[in-house]
Amino acid sequence: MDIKLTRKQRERLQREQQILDTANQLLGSQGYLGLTMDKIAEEMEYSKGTIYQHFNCKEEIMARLSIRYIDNLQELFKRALTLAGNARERMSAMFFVYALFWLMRPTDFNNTQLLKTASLREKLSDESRESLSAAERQIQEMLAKIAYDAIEAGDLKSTAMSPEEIVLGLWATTYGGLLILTAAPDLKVSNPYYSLFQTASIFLDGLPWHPLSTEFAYQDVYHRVCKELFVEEIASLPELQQERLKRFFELES
Amino acid sequence: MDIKLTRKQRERLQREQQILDTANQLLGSQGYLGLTMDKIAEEMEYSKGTIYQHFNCKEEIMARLSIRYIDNLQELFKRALTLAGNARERMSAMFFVYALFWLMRPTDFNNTQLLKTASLREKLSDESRESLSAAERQIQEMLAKIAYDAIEAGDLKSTAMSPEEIVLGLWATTYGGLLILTAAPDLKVSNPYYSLFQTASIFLDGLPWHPLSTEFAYQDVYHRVCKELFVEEIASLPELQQERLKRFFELES
DNA sequence: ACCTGAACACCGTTCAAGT
DNA sequence: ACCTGAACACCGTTCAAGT
Repeated sequence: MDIKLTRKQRERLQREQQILDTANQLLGSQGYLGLTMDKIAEEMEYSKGTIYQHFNCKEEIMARLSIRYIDNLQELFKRALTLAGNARERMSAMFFVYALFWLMRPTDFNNTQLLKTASLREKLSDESRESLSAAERQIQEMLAKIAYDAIEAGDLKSTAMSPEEIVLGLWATTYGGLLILTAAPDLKVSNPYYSLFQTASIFLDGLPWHPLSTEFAYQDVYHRVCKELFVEEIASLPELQQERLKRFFELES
Repeated sequence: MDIKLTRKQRERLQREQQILDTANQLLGSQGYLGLTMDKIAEEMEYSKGTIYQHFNCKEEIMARLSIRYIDNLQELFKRALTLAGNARERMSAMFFVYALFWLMRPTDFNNTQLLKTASLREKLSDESRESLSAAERQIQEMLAKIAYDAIEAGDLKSTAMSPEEIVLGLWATTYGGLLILTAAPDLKVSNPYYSLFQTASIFLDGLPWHPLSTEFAYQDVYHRVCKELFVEEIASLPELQQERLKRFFELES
């Protein structure tokens, strides 16, 4: 894959990255409504026209950022896949990764959320839309693989729902839950985030996906994921977010 | 509550409604990015300044529309509450209502989705934000009541999750699922919408909330809700949407 | 061939001037 | 007291003119 690039081409790619970084920074500090082509251009000390040679519109920049985000999430998922244990433990580890990544990259999460709305999505090229859903489809397939492993191991019967459907259900629960809770954090629930992951877990019990949560201490897998796989990521989280993560999964120590 | 209003006050209220109706229509035909103060003013044959006497910004208009939408949803939920049957049947009826309403008011669903994003939400007054989450909290409490009924009837033990937590989980699953599916309708699942409601149902089995889906034909409750409570609403749905609704719940006839 | 920045057609928002 | 519409400070997007 190491095609020889001309200096011009390298410079072009580099500037593209610079646009993305600048936009991401702006998105973080000023939000979607604060992201403007003017500000990107000014920050980079280029003219607006130059930015339009890389991206057709503001939303295309956001789409590229979102794809980068989803790809990075996939990498973390992939790492969690190496964890020893039964299939359901590995699936539980995925919840943890999802929550961790949400805390790590709040701006990108918001950005991705915005791109799911019809109005912004309409502005994207067919190509960008396709890349976006392809990135998510890859994750779905990767996670579905875990459920296939469970079927093979005899822990799960494929009667009620297919692996892909199970993944859709889990994803819907955690994604929808995070959205609801960020917008309405005052629901009458003591630890709403924890109850989200419990919903997912009880759903798996209902399938049933063995060993059930009543037969197995899944709490342990969260500890292991913490200590064995994402030490660095967790350490670089702001203090407050570290506390939240622990509370989500009711981790001690 | 019938306070005597002056003609001026009535006219003011009427114009406010007119602004909301015009905005809603614009939102439906042109989406969020197509909704502008100019267009609203032009359509109503008033000046832009007049609109700012009613609403402080564009997002405030959207917030009012969203509250109206959530209130209307609550009315439908309330009607479904009158259905005869056990508590879990009533909760199942709620899924149906949620899906029905999603098909009935796609524009308002999108609008509400947009207002859950941080950037737009920031522009709202504290008051509007509070009204928005109060409306959702009311629904949560109303649905939680069903789970309390189940506990009282001995169908559900309140050990693993509280009624409020159960409602949060169900809501997260259906809401998140609808968002994912509208943005990425090409997932490798034959009937993704149906599998969403199945996820919710299997979660209830996992609790366990009796009678389980393996012991009871919940399919029947969807038919009853259709025929007894929402005949008019379903009839006024476009043909295509009627078909979708049937497919969601795998209804025949 | 690539970059610029002026220009255009809109935005949201404000407010002095009218009725 | 209420409404207007001009004015302002930005937007996204385009493109003729430069280098």
